[in-house]
Amino acid sequence: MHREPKKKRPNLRDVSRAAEVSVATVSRVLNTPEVVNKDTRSRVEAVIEELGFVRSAAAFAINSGRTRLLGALIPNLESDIFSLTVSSIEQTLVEHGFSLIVATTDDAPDKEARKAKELVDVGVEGFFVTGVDHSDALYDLLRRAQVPAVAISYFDQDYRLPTVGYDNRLAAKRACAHLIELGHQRIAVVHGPLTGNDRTKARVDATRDALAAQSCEFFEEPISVEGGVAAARRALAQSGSLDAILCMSEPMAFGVLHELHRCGVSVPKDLSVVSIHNLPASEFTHPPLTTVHLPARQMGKRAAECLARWVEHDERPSAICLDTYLVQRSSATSIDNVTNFDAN
Amino acid sequence: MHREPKKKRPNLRDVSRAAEVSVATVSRVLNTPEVVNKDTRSRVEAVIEELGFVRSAAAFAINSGRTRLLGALIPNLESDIFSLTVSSIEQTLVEHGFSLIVATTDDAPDKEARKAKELVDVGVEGFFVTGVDHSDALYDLLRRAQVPAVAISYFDQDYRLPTVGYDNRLAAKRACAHLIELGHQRIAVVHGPLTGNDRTKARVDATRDALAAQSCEFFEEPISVEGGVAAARRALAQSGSLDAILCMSEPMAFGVLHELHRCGVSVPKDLSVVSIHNLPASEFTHPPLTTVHLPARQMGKRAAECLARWVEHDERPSAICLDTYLVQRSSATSIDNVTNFDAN
DNA sequence: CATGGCTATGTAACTGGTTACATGCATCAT
DNA sequence: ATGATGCATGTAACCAGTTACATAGCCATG
Repeated sequence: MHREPKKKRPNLRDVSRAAEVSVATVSRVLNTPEVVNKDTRSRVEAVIEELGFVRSAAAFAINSGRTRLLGALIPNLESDIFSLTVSSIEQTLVEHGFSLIVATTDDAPDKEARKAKELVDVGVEGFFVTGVDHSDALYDLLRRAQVPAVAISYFDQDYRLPTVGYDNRLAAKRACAHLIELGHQRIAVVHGPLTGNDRTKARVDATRDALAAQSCEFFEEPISVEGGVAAARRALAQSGSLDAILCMSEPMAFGVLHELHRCGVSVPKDLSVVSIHNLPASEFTHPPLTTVHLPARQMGKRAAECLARWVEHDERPSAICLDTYLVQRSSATSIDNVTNFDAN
Repeated sequence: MHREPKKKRPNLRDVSRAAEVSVATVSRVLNTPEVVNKDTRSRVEAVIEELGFVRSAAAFAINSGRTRLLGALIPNLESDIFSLTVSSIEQTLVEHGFSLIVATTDDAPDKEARKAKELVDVGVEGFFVTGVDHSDALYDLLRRAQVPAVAISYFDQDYRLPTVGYDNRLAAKRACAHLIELGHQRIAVVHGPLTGNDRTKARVDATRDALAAQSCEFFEEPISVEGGVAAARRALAQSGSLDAILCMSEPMAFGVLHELHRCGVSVPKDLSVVSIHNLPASEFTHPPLTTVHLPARQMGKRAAECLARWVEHDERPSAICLDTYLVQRSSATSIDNVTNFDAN
C-alpha cells in the first residue's frame, strides 16, 4: 500500500537547508529582498516555489505583534442596513491592508460580549461595534485586552468609545418635520423593538418630542418587511383615521407599503408614508419612498479609516457625525392633496 | 510631566513571575485547570485578572497550528443573494468554533486570487469560494498552501473542489418549464453579465436550450435593480410583442417589475414575470413574484458544516446538490388570461 | 600593507506560548 | 525501612518566524 507522505508544510529552516543558506537570508528574501544578492535571491525564490513554502501567519504575527485583523460586531447581516455598511467597511479596510471578521450579535448584549471575546481570542487588533448600548463584559474586555473599538450607526460626542455615525434623533426629527410641514396631524409611528436597540430608541424618543403637538400612535413590531405588514395592519385597524405613517426602519416601510397596497389604500393619495434610511431599494418601491437618507456606505468608509488609523498609528479618533437629509420622492404629499382616508 | 508607562500587554512569564509559579503552571491553569492544585490555581487566576492578561492568539496558533479562522470569497455583500448566504455561514460556523473573514471579489478572478492570498497570509484554515470559475493563481494557492476550499452557489459533481450548491441549469429549466406550461411563446430573458459569472452562464445556457421552441430574446444588464429597469426598458422597446419576461437574478426582477409598473404594463395581466432566487423581498413585490427558490440559507449552513468538518477531521466532503423548486405567486399566469400585450 | 567601509551572509537570541520529561514530596503497601 | 504510586510543579525544548549583532570577503584609500 502506497503510504501518503503526510507532507507537512515546509518551514523556513526547510527552505534554508534546501537553498543552502541561513534562515536569516530566507527571511530577508521574504521581507527585504533588495538587500540580498541577486543570485542568492533567485536561488532561494526557486526553492520557495519548488517546496511550496508559505510563511506561517502565526509566526509572523508573534514577532510583529500584528495580525492585520479587525472584527465587526453587528446585529445581523440579513438586513441591507448592515450588509451595506459591512460591505463598505470591508472595501475600505482592504486599502489599509486589513482583513475583516464579521460576527453577528442579534442585538443581544451578552451574545455580543461572547463574540467580542472570541474575536480577541483569534487576535483582532480592533473592532467595530454597533450602537452605544453594550454590556459591562464588553467594556471590561476592551479595557483588559486594550483593543481599540469604534461604535457605528450612532453619534454621541461624549460616549466612551469614538462614535462614527449619524444623529438618530435628528434623522427622526427631519422625518417628523417633513410630515408636519405637509400638514399631517394623525400619524402612526411604526418601529422595531426598543430593548437592545439604541438606534430605534433614539429615533422613537425624538419622534415623540417632535410630534408632541400631533396625534400619534406607536406600533412596535420586529424590524422586517413582515413586521411592517403587521404594523400597518394594526395601524389601519386601530386608528380611527390616519394622515400618515412614519417608519423608523426601512424594511418596515416596505412592509407598510405592501400592506397598504394590498388593502387598496393608495399612497400618497389616501395616506402619506415617510421612512428613515434610504436603502437602495427605496427608489424602486411603489410609490418611490420619501425617506431620510442615512449615509451607511460613507459611514462604513469613515469608520474603517478611523479604526485603521487608530490601530496603525495609535491615534484615537474623535467622534464623527455624518449628515442626514430628507429625500423627497412620492410616498408623501401635502395633507391638502389627500382624500382624508378613514380606516373604518 | 507624567510619562505614560506605555504598558505593554503582560505575557505568560509576567504572570508566572507575579504568581511565583512556573510558566508551565500558568499555561496549565489556562488549558487544563483541573490538574492544578486549587490554591495555586486561584492564586494564578487572581494574578491573571489583576494584570489583565490575555493569551496571545498568535502564540497559541503557532503551537496548535490552529487559527480557527475561515475565509469567504464572495462577489459582494450588497446583494441579498450573498449576504443571506454569508449570514448563514457565519451563524453555522460559530457552533463549530470558527470565525469568518469575509472578502469581496467583484466576480473578478484576479482580484479573487489576490484576496485569497491575503486570507492565507492571515492564516485561514480553509475557505469558501463562489462558483466554479476561478483563476489558475487561485488553484495554485490552494495546492501550495494546502488549504481546503469548498465552492458554493453551484453544483458540479466533477469539479476539482467539493461543491455545495444547487443546479443552476435545472433552476433555469424549472422557470422555463413553468413559462412553457403557461403557454408563453414570446419571452424576453433578462440576465447579468456572462463573463466571470458561471451561475448566470449556466442559467442562460439552460434557458437557451429549454426555450429553443419559443421565440426569445436576451437582454444583458448589470445584476441590480437598475439593471432590471434598463433591461425591461430595452425589452419593451425592442421586442415586437411579449408574453413574458424571465429574469435570471432577482434584483433584476425587482427592476423589471418596477419599470413595467411605471410604464403602465400590468403584471401578470399584460405580461408574466418569472424569476430565480426567491429572496425574502420577493413575497412583497407588486405583484408577489413567481420564482424558483434557491436555498441560500440552507446552502450556507451545509457548506459551513462541510468545511468545518473538513478542517477539523480532515474529511474531504463530497458535493452536495440542494433542491430548487418553483414558488408560484402572482406575477405569472396562463397565456389564456393575458391581454396579449403589444409593446408597440 | 594596514585601515576603513561596504556588502552579503550567518549565528543565535528573541517573540509567547505549549508540553514532554524530570523532579520533589507525600502516601501507602510490603 | 523500602520501594511503588501518584500528585503538583518546574525545566527546558520546541513551534516558525524576525532581527541585532558578528563576521567574512572585497575593494579603495593613504
